[in-house]
Amino acid sequence: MTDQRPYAALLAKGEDRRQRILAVAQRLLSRQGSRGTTIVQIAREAGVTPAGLLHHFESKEQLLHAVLDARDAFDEARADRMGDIVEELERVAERYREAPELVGLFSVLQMENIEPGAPLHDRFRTRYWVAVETLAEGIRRGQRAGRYRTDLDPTVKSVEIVAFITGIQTSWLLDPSIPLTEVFTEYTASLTRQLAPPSDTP
Amino acid sequence: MTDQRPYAALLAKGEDRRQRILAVAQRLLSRQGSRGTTIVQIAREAGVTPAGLLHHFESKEQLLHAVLDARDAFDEARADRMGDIVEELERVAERYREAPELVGLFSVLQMENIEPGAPLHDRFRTRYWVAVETLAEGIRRGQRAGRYRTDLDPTVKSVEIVAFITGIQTSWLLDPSIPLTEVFTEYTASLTRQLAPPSDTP
DNA sequence: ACCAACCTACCGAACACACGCTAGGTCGGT
DNA sequence: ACCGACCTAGCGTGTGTTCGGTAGGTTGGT
Repeated sequence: MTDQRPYAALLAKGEDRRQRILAVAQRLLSRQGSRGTTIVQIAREAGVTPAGLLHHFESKEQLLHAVLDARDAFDEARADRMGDIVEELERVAERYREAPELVGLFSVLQMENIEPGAPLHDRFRTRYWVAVETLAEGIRRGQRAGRYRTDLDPTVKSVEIVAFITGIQTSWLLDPSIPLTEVFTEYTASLTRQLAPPSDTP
Repeated sequence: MTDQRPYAALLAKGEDRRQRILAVAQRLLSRQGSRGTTIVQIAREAGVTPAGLLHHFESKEQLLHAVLDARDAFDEARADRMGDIVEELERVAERYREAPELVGLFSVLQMENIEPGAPLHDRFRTRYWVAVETLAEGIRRGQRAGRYRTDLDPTVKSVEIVAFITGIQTSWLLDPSIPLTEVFTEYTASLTRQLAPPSDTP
């Protein structure tokens, strides 16, 4: 467990501070966006000066990428053990309340980078299609297994589902008092009805 | 038709320029948001200097409100003659392509004002609930008329629909090549199936 | 055990720049 | 003469970033 690199203790301390900055940055960025958050603000809440922050991240944009990379890694780790998409969808609502500070990050930053040519535009666009394709593949799997009906386009349905999730996130961020669980159960229930093969209608 | 006010021609010219600024501002704001758009940029594209712009709008924030007011008035005029909500929903997709520059405005600015305490937070939150309530009232009307089944909560369903519209807007802004019409027809079709009373299943 | 060389973490001060906005003025129509 | 439309010039502030420096832990040689 002991680190054998040179200057191990020093580097460990730096890494610790680095993680703290990352955490603060994530929290602030997910509410105020990139343009609404200053390096000064992040540095202050992390207990460092702006110059100290830039010792760990060479620029604001690079810090932004680092935050997104951390989240991407976190999500990927969970995406591997994905089961039935409908069951998965039902669990999304829980995660909102368990970790509210994680929720807005992508939605907020994505909105700031809608314009083609925006610094993170391409990153978010490919991320979007990865999400859609992952979902579509889940549907196709269900279709091949005979659990889902085959007369609907997986991609089209996936675009719809991603849109719903994005939208409900925005709504919830704007006003956390919306009936989140009810809406989710309603939607997943209607999804199940649509996906179920027409054979079993007693 | 002729204006009898004093300085009529002058005022008309000013009003003209004012409208042009408003149009440019709307276009830019709907892609880059408020923080991503400077009055210098708006002024330049409208053919005025920043000072000239501030002659018509006393501050950047006031210009923002003016843009939003204009759009609100436009939307209200259309909301009055609203018919069946499903039919209405089908027409949304057309409007995206007819007037793409109108689309992102609210979504983008809303995202910038998610944080409670943001300058336009309250405005967007009440606007959100107005949208939900309008939709819910449309559902209730259909229920009373016997066209819709009565065993689903109008508010819950409305929150879902608003989420879908918000999300599909975001998706379309990020990548206009998504199968917009297909997704819309799919969703509205599934809505009709859900709303239809269980009597007619031949 | 000691020491010089080295490295990492971090700060204080300053820089260049862009932003929103103001003050004062010019021009032309009424 | 008056008024509205507009411009030029500039001010104050906040931003991201750079530069030079300090403190102190770490290393390898003697």
